[in-house]
Amino acid sequence: MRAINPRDFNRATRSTSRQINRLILLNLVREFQPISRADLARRMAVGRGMVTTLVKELLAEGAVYEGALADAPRGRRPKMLHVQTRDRLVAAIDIRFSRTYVSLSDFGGNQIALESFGTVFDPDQLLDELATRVRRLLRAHTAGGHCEGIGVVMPGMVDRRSGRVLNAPQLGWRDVQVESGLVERTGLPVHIENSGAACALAHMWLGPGERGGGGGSRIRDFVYVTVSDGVGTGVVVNGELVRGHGHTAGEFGHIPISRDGPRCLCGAQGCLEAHTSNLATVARYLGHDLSPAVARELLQQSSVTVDEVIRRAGGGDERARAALVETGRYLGLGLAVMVNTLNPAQIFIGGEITAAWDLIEAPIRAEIEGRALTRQAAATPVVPEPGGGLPRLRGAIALVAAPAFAAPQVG
Amino acid sequence: MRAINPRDFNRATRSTSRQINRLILLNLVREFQPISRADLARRMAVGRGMVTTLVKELLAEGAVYEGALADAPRGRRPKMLHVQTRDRLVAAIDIRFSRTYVSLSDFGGNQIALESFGTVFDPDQLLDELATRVRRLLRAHTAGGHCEGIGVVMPGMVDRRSGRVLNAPQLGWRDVQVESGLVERTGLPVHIENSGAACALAHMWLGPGERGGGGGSRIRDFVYVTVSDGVGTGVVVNGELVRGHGHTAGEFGHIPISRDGPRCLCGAQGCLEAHTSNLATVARYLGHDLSPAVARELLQQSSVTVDEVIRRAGGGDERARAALVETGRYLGLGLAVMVNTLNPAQIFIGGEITAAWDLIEAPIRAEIEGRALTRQAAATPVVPEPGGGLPRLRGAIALVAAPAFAAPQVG
DNA sequence: CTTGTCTTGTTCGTCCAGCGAACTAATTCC
DNA sequence: GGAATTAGTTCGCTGGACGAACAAGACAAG
Repeated sequence: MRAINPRDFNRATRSTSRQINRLILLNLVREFQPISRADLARRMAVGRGMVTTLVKELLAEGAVYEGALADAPRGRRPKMLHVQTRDRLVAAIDIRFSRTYVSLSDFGGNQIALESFGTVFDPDQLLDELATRVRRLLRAHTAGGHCEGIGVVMPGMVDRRSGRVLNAPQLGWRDVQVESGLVERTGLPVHIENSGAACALAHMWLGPGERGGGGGSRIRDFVYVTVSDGVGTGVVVNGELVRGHGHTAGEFGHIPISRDGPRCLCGAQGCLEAHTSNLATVARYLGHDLSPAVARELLQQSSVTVDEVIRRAGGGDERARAALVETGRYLGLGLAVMVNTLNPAQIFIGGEITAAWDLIEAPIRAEIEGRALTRQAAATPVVPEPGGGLPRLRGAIALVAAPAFAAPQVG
Repeated sequence: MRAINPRDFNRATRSTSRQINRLILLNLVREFQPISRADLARRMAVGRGMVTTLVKELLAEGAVYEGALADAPRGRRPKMLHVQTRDRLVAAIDIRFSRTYVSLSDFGGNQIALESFGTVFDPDQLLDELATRVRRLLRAHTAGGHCEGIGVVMPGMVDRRSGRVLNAPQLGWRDVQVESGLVERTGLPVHIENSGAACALAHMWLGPGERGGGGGSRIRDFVYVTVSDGVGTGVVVNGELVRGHGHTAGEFGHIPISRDGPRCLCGAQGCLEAHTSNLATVARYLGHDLSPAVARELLQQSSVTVDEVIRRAGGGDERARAALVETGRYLGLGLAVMVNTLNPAQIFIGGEITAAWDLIEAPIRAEIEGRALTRQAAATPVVPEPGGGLPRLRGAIALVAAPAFAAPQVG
């Protein structure tokens, strides 16, 4: 139940109904492709006549295409419809602390090309580099179709409306105009988003895991948690991404887990991130206190990584096992907060730590079950995401592809 | 950006545009009343002809009424329009541990009658009592207009779609059908909701504070926190109430603040509620540990209440002051979680503790500022709500009144 | 008092788009 | 080959947005 803002609303015009129904039709094709006009009419509960005209429009725009005739037990064979994904390209960019990834994909999330390079910290230089690489990729694969836009995923806080990076501590960026900078250099529409939020968007619009094509998740409330150098989260509530008033929502990484815990890079004490990030796990294994100084040192000269800790735990190193279990316990506390405050249908976990799922699952579940308020909440599924497939790049694709399928806002 | 669910969507029909525009018009009248047809046409950017027909329909339904002619510097004097609030009544019910309140109000939130009685814990008996009281109130004030429905606010978890109380520990209720029980007894439409959520709804739809009539809050992201026997929260994100997958969202009262803190009534340790509820404050003042046993004792034989602690603090009792400041500090930790995870535009605080605002404001702000990730988030306004005006009853009214003004969901 | 001007509110013709019925096309079963 | 069945198109009808013309007040200038 949304309130209508009397100072900024969307009135219905003559063509509003058409827009709505065309989008519904497009989404039906996306979900059930290949599908015939007659089936669409049945699913929409309209006459076949209307479907004919709607499809004619979508065909003219290149949003869908007609495939082969399907077999039918009786009667005329239907001509199947598909959404046009191959001809519509997306340049996806994932900027991380160490490396930056650039991929070219189609609207269905299928990767066509992927390259990466060491991240340059000067914004102008980085944007130049990105623009050249995107142009080069497009020239090389321009036969594949037309590029609909660039999706950029950033580690940090992003005001997606103005296209600015508000604060990206890992890169040392503050108030950097990324969107218009890339628009000027490439002439393509640019969408920019925080990485946690983008991973959640990928889930919503492209669905979990690897499979290309089809539809996203039908879950209306979920949280996506990445445990990596930091702890990032993307939150979807009522079927919409939570961005917050100042675009800094979803920072579950910095909720207080203990009042006098280890000091966090953000300056506070006892943050979830300070207890559960890869660095925290490594520090715990090494017996260090996780002070910001230690953290920076670990980041730079990474003699022991989490992957290494997980490997040693698998090899029977009891101290490694204990460190990981402890991380699981604290992570469970953090997830319990999500369960009680947002009551999501599911929680997805990504990051290197998922390789130790057999060790951390039990403590995670125990903490959630000890703190959830209903049996249903206690049973909230926590599912690890396979590390491959680059979920952040998928998020960048979703940034560009989603608007073409999103429900219009009326009222 | 909402995704269209291909298995459950709202198609546009012939009358969809009309529905949308009628609702927008109604909301414009609600916001800017008294307002003329010509003004409405300008605000909606449509011809006056369309406004004429839309208003004719709303007049016929009794949703708006024509008031006096207004003065105009030049030209024909406009006939002003108002939303019909006086003739449309709402029975609002607030069920609490100690007492149950029943009020009769109009659609604008103006109270016509209010009564209360000691809460009966047997569901059937309570529903009988409520039905008789509602019927009696309606007979006495039936001249005022037609009753549009009953809004019920409960301390506990509520599945508003099925109308059941899932779990109300204070009343000892589990899986109780309240809605259909009241519908059978009164023949009126019944809406039921958790009390924290309802307070947030009241803010959204009736606006803060006392004033009747007009519109709600324009804030799209906020949290409403009540600190009382327990700690309840209502969360609004993207302009919509957060209910969660199993209707148990918004339970910030049970986020872990410390891993080895006092035991909470919910069974876990170190919950926000266990640190900051009225009972926790009293127990802290008395030097007790807040075990469930102590809590029950304090609830029943309330020799010292929070109000008393606040009074003594005002009178110079240093231990009382310290206990309240400590409550403020823990409360600040809890609010910091909300700031970092939801990034609300504002946080509203209700409950008895607001009487000690001068003592608790500083520690609350300090904790938030120490943990917020941006300067804007650190400055998130935390505003105490005046205890009077019965915010929960206003929430019950909003439950009934809001659907008449809510934006339709399309796509 | 009349006329002109300006604003409000209504009426009416036009056209877009949903909706149903009739019609054509293609295929299987008898 | 014809009946039955399903897919897809065409066409007339009607609700509703949209714009223009028109009636109803109100004030000011002459």
